[in-house]
Amino acid sequence: MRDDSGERARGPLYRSVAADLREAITAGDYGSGGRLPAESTLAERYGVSRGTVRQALAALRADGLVTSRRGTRRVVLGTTRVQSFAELVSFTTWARSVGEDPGGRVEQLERRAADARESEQLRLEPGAEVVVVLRVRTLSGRPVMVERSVYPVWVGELVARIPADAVSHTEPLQEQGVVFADADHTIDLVLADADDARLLGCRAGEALLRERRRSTDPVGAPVEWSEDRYLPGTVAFTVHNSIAASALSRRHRRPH
Amino acid sequence: MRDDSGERARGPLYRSVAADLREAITAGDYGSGGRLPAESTLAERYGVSRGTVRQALAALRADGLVTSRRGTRRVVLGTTRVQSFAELVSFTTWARSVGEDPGGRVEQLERRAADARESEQLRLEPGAEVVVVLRVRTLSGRPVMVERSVYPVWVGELVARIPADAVSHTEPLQEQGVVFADADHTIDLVLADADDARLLGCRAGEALLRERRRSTDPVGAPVEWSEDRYLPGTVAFTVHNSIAASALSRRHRRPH
DNA sequence: TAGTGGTCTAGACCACGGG
DNA sequence: CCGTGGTCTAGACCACTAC
Repeated sequence: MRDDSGERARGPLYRSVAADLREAITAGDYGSGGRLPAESTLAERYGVSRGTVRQALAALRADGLVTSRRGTRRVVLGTTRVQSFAELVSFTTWARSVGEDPGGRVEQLERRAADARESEQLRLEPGAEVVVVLRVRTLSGRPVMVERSVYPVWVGELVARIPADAVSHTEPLQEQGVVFADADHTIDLVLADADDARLLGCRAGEALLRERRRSTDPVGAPVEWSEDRYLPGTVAFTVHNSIAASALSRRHRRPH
Repeated sequence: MRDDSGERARGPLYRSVAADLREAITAGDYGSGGRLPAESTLAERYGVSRGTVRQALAALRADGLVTSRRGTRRVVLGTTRVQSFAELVSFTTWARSVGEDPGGRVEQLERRAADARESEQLRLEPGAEVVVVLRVRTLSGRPVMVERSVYPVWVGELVARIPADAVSHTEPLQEQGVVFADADHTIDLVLADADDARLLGCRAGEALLRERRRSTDPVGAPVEWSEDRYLPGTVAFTVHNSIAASALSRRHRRPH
């Protein structure tokens, strides 16, 4: 109902419905383990068709908020807030969303020919130029992560114009039309090298949590390939998946 | 077209369409970076409505195989095989799918009252009984992971009947009607304790990659809460997410 | 058996991309 | 401008759950 009376007019209808339901769920209106109203009931309540309600519910399902099973009403799984794509790709957006004060400083920026791995990840011809950025990320001034990002030159030129102590790189990039639409992440463990140790204030050889990420724009063109190394105990990565839609997988590494 | 002529008749129509498209994509029919036919074209080709085609394409989108953008045809992102939900929850299924020889041995199995954290994770009343299993997992006889699983008794009783050296626990459980439908994973880093060191053959205090996982059945009832600790260099976790459907998130840990 | 979600259809209009 | 995917509707039938 909050649809015609509410201010949440912009954008698709099903998003408004999803947002409203999400709010109700996280507010505990249905309780954890409780049942949602039937699709037909919701359709009537919001004054939309059942298809639109289903589209909204599919979003909640993908976020792991509700189950769905033929024959019974949907069950509320959890009441946890789920992070958005933006919060995931951008350290800055994420940090702010958890009430932390993010910072960053570019330690090194160079333009050079891509090595084999880089050109493969960014889908460039071998030897094409890339811009490589080494950056420390902080929370409340405390270093927590070292970020090594590689960009194709058309993105890298934009990055190079950003002040070295800018909090966010993603935001100015987006303002200039660089759109992050998809990302592949690989999470594992790595030992700190001399740079890591110096920048993070830990010992060389200490274990760090590593996230490697390749982001692509809506056309599928890679816009960034980044390797982030976190101090232990500062972050954990969480994933939800279901028999309906899975995104996570293990990857094997052969010894040596 | 392979629809009416094919043998892939069982199940929803859109799955057949998705499977066929997936096959064509991984076979390279459209090339990496190529364009898919328009939805209307596919609808005509398969003799289904546009809605059904969209349902199939949504599945490919969720798997990170194709992009989609208003105004242009869908772009093929990658031709990589995507792992199934089963491969994700089950070490055994995963290991086999990458051509490794999985093994396992139960080191300890006890039935006792749940502590606070356990009863919360499994949504049991405080003090309810649980079954706790400590197990080493191997690849080709080499220990790579220590698994600490906590089950509600109704599942734990089934687990207790499985031979100590059984390769898989998930498979017998599924045969007896325990269904894993959803899972939440948290990935971070932890230091090996004395048990880990003994069972994995590493030093105590060495960093391990930790995956904590809570699995629920289709009704949303928790069936397992497990903490897996991997030797460094044996696995990496990969996640795909997009602006359309995200499942991964960071989680912050306040110092101390 | 009644209610529910899962699937499928046939049509409509719109917003965006690219020629 | 046209073709494309994004959104939405109204209705239909089925498979399954719970009573």
